Amino acid sequence: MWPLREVAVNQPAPPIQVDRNSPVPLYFQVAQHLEQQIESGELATGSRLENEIDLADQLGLSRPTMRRAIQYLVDRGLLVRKRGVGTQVVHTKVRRQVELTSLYEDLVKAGRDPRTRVLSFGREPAPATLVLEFGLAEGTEVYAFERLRYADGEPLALMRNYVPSGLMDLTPEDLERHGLYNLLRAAGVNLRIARQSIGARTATAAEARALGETRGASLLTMERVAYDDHGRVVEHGKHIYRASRYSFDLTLTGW
Amino acid sequence: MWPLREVAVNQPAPPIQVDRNSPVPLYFQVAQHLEQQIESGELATGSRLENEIDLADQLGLSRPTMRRAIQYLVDRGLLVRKRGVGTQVVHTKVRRQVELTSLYEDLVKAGRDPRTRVLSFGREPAPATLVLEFGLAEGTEVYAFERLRYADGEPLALMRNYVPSGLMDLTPEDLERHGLYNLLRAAGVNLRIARQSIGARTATAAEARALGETRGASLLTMERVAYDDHGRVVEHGKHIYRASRYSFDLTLTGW
DNA sequence: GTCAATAGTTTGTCCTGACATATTTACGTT
DNA sequence: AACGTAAATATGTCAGGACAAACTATTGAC
Repeated sequence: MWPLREVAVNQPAPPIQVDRNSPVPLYFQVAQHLEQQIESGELATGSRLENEIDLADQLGLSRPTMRRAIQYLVDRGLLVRKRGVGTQVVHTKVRRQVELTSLYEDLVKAGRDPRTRVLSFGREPAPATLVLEFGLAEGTEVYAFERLRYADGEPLALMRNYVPSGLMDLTPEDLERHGLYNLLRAAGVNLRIARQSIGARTATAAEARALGETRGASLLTMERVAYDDHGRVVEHGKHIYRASRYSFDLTLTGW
Repeated sequence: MWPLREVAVNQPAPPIQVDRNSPVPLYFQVAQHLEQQIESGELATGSRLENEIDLADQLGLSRPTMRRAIQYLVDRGLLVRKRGVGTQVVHTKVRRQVELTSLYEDLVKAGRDPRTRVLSFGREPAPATLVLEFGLAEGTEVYAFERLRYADGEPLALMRNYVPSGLMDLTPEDLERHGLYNLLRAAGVNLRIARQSIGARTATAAEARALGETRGASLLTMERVAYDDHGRVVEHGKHIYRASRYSFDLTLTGW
């Protein structure tokens, strides 16, 4: 299971060079180089790295700096370490992080030509459920809006959202042109964490009509609250998706 | 947004004590103490910590150790740091990590009295889809089994799974008594990452009968592949849940 | 030949010390 | 009074060294 020594160790000296005058931290330069070598296959899947001390010597760095570079890649799941044994490149299949993105960005990435129609838009006091369930300050004014999201010209999702109006200025035009999360980021909001609940139910007549489904079709439902890095509620959404055209893909990591 | 200094700084000396004879690393002891103080409200939401150097002095630790303790909590989202400013406790609502758990554990935690009935169990060569889609080595023998999961005496989910037989010994009795992920962990498998796809569809007649739903009811579907820390495929599952009784709750973190 | 003790390798933890950089606060000049 | 500059403050990065603990492989005893 753990490869033999002679077989596993790669090139005697990985040709990494660090630039001490760069503003980029040394540990990060090393981490990037290593990541690139892993990604390019230069450091093969399953192969063992040389030990920290030798690597540090070869690059003219201290061991703590080398360790930090390696730790960074361990945290991102590219390397595995075992005390008394060594550091090994993880199988390629096990990459990628959990990301906090929105439907709009996902669709753009997938080249699915997203369009948005704003069905309703307004400002109002935050509804009681938001205050009670998610700890929004009482009396906060929020934008409330409803959007229909299309992909490749076909309706895909019906989205109802609340956003505290103190965070940013928002217009229906903004929402037609950009994804909500991009707008939040552009306003300087640092999304840090979001709680989602994903379920399913059958469509009501009105929902079926809006989404172009038949009555009684299965829908994916998603309710989400997002917080910024100070713990303020930044967004609340209740979305429904056509199950025939959408599914949630996610990557979970455990210790 | 960032609280004033005089207001924010808490007790002059948090009464933390570390045990240098404990096998638990010092940085971890400190992190746990701090976490407990935050959880108990002793360190209030939004309050600022003293600076690293003073804290280290007060505990008789070096700055790197203190930093590591703080960094641990920053990574877990309990603290926020800003260079030149300080370290602040994040709002209470923004806790909790993504966890790699199984339905069984979740139900136990919720006190829902989980039961499992094994509908079928066998060993067979890995099906072609597993080899092609998820990179399982060709010719691998796998356990293939089907389980019906009950909560509080009511059927909740129908689960079809594959597990490479080389990983562990598995019997239907094991599966009736424990969750799959607990069994894997007990066999020394380190779950590291899982890819899930969550969708919805209407129940077939057979599925509806097994789950006690009416025909045409909405079901939540989940397909998952889990990998261990060496990148080996450890488990594949295709599950269906009664949408009327189950939803996926998840927490996403972004940078 | 088998098993237990031992030596060697590698990562884990912790220390002291130094300088860099971002941010806020205070001061002094205009 | 307003503005730009400097000082104070806090975290970020890096070095070099020491010892501990886990794991592997070898050696030695029976």
